[in-house]
Amino acid sequence: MLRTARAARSNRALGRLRDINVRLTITTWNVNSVRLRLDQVCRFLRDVQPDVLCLQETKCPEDRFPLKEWRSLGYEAVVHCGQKGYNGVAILSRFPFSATDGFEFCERRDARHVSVTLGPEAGAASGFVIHNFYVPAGGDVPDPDLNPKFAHKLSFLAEMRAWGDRAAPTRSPAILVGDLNVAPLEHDVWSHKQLLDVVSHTPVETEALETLRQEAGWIDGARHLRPEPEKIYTWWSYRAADWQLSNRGRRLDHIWLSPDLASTLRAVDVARETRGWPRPSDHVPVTAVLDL
DNA sequence: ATGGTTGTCATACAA
Repeated sequence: MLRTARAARSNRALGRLRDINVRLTITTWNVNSVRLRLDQVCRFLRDVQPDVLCLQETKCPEDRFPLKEWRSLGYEAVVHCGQKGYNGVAILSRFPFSATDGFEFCERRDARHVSVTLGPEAGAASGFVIHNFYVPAGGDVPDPDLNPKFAHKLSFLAEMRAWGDRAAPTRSPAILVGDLNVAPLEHDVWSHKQLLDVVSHTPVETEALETLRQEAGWIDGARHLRPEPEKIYTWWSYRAADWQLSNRGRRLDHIWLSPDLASTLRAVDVARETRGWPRPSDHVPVTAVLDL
């Protein structure tokens, strides 16, 4: 495995010298407990071998994060911002990081953001930034006056907007991924009409997310290649008797690109099959392929 | 209209 990673790096270095394309694949996945889902994550890494894997909801303290398993699969650069029982974001990479950073939102210590800067091995001359977000789910009642969790979600989105003005694709190339817990477009949910009053698809959330994305200049990777009215879902509730049959999904997991990366995007794949694996996460991996 | 499931931690709460 180690040899494979080293060979891949050397091929990419050669690619840069010869001025031919360098392929970068990046995956985002809300795993809903990394320890409970360790087998599934390793299976995915062996099958797909993304260069970078961004995880959300690790629900795992720092000292119990399974570093050895990632290393044995070729992911030697790892950052984990963990929290006991809740939240938690991590980035695993075949390429070294040249920097890591994490922001605090809403004056809480919640582990909901982590970022890294990849070096030139990853294909960009000066390296580029990857932001990994876990936006609060927001509870059940879509009213900030009645539901503090929904108020927290709206505050978090407002802070993301302010943060984006300063930090985002202005320092391009950059990628923002994560479980943003909002399905912004009509065809990001199984029924636009029936979900207008359901947290994740209410107008106040979808407008907030679209506004902050557009203001900061991010490209919605999945919709760049697969525009509406194609339905795209990345999450299916555990509560459905048969998730596949009812297919009441939502697109909550996103990959955003700085504008200079839009023309390099070759594919965005939703690994729906993992939802059918034993003991699945309710979210599935979303992978972007870029030819840099 | 209602309840449906999963995970963590300890039997309530977040998603």
